[in-house]
Amino acid sequence: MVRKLLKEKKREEIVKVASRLFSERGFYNTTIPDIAEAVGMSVGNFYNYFESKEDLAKYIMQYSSSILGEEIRKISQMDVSTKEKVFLIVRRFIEIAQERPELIDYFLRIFLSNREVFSEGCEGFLCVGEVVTELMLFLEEGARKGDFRQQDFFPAFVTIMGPLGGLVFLKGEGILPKNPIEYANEIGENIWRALKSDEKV
Amino acid sequence: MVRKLLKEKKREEIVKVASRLFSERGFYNTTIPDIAEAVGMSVGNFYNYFESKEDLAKYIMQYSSSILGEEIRKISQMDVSTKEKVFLIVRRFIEIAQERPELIDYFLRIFLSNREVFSEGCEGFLCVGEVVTELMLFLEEGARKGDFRQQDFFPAFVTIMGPLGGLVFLKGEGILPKNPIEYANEIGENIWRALKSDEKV
Amino acid sequence: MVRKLLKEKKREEIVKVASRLFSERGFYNTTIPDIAEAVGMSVGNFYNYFESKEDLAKYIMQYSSSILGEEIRKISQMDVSTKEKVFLIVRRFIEIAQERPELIDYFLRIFLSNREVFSEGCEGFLCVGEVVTELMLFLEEGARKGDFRQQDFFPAFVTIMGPLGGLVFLKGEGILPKNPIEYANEIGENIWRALKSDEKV
Amino acid sequence: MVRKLLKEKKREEIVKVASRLFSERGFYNTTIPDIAEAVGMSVGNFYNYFESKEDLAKYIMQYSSSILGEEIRKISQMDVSTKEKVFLIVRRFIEIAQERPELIDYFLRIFLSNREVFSEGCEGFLCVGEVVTELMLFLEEGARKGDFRQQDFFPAFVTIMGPLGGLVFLKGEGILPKNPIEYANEIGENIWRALKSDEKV
DNA sequence: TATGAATGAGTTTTCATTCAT
DNA sequence: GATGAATGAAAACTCATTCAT
Repeated sequence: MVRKLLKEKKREEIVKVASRLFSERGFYNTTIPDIAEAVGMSVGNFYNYFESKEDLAKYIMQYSSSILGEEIRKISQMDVSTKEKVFLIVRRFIEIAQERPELIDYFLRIFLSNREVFSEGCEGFLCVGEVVTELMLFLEEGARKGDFRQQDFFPAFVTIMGPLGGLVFLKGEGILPKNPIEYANEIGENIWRALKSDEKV
Repeated sequence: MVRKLLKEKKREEIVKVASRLFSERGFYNTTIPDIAEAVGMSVGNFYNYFESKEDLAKYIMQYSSSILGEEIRKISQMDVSTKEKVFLIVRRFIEIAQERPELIDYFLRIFLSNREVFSEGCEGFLCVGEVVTELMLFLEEGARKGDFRQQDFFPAFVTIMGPLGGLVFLKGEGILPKNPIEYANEIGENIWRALKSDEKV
Repeated sequence: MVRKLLKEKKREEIVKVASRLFSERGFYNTTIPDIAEAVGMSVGNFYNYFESKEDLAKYIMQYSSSILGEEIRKISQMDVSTKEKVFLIVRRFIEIAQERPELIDYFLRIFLSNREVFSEGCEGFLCVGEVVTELMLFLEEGARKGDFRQQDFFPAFVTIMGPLGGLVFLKGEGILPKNPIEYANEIGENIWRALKSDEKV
Repeated sequence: MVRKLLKEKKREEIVKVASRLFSERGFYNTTIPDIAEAVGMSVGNFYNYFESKEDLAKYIMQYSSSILGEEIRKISQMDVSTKEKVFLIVRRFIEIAQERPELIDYFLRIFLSNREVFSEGCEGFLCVGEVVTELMLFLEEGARKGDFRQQDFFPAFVTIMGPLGGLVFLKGEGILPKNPIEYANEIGENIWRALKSDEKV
């Protein structure tokens, strides 16, 4: 019992350290010894927790996705207007990118660009399922209420996630002149205008 | 003279093959022998054309960016409405992603995710300078004409490039149910609505 | 007392499982965790019963040899003709190879081919002493009685054990078209003819 | 042209060194760096000649088998009596075991005992095909001439190869009191008596 | 006795780059 | 310019053994 829990704790620790290293240096420039050292464990012991480097990468992806998905769901279920929710999602996404940059950066850097790592058992959307699911529900509800124009899921999806990902990317590049959160309102406004139905303000 | 030209031709050939391989397999999963073989030259000879693998990667990045920038500039200078231009840019971007997928995929996969490769001499925006410059000019002109709302460059930039990058990503994942070009209008509409000033239709 | 016995029981259990695994997968492809798991004990506990992997290997060798030696002795002491004994030994050897394949396979695969494992304390014939001793006695008695031609021990030894080992090897390769026991008579006949003195039939 | 030949020469060199090391130390106790160093080349370069350690092992097996098969064929085609041929094969086998011990030892130690290495593409008899084929032809011809008793191939095969393998094994164990060749006649006699038809002397 | 997490040296294999030809 | 064999550092992963509990 206790052992199981301890093992789970250790896994989380590895995940935290590794997602940071991966998003800082890239997947292929982070070695298992790097991770082990940063966690303070031996290389061999690492393999008691994850079967392989790929296994770890997939686990992190799903872990990140479930956290992000959870955040979106929380907002989605609030008792506020759809417009308000759009702004909240944008703001929350940017906050997380600052509080736990590895979560989002990992997605951008590792998942987006090292797809070969995720083949088999965690391809494409499977890996980020929770984020997608929650956004889909949010978009559908907004459309049902008449707040969003009727449109295909995919254009709407990229209209939300694209600008957010882009902003985080620019943040990572270190070229944003202001604190990212200061762009939250403008981006929220853009996304809302992009999706809202014509009657809405 | 002639030699210079021949050398340039060979470089282009390498660039074409390499950008395809890089975007198919990822930067770290494409070896110099792979590239040399695909081009039909020897490994040693490759190094007569590019100093290193990184050197090649940077060159490709700038090459792609100059082509994309050129396409944006062409549209930007057309004698059509700003709204029309937004739709044209979206459409052209998606077309290029289909005609020469390596150009866009390379950007998404290699640049976005393997930033460590591009440090020194080609950091961040430097590498994609032309696309950024052209979009900046386009946005400024649109705002000056009163077609776009006044806003910071960066939110506007990600509002255009984010959805486009996102769509290409989804295309790469093979999960789009329709041909990407069929989403062009919806995405163009979203972007236009996101950016246009209130008087515009 | 009781403790000693329990310990011996557990050792036998380990020996049984390990000899099977070793002969199935080879010495170097069988890990201590593999053995421990198959026995249903922990890795650490394994080391309460055997000092090392090599220690275990040597123990198994001697264990197998003592069982085989015992079988030969039984036959050797029967009240039947020398010719009959040759046929019985052949038959018994093949039977054991079928009933307890690990015993013989272990000898063929592990001892024959991983001699380096057995250096120090169990070299060569020391390890298989009992089989050798019993065969030596059997051959001497046969010669004394005038049933076998007079000859050096070693040629005679390999003339008996060689074909038997060869047959088991072929069985392990899965290429024998018939059940091994069906070759017993032919092989017995060959061995008997090879060794018998000229007066015998 | 020349390059191809040089490459083949180097492969042979590797094969010679590696088969010696393998048969001295065992397959799993010989590392690629060991082999590379003994050949006088770098580790990386080794992989320009063989795809993997297994690949090398299989190659050596077939190489050895073709040499042994060739020797058997030479004797098989001589214009001497079948009895004489049996004695010549025994003698030649023992000679080779002394002149080029790695050839035979390799078979005994590596092939016999590390079968897992040879799975896929070189299983069992496939790998030693030439020896088997030549012996089969020899046995058939002898039976046709009426020199050998009629019997199944497999018992006859192990009756020849078993004692020979056994002798080499004992030689490797360092326990033979005499030079192996001195046992040639006795073993030849045993094998001949084992197989010959009753009319023969 | 029993457990299994922890260790770390050791293994195979890869690959950017060089350089003699 | 062109070739491809050669280099060697570095990577992922393994596993016998130990030891705190």
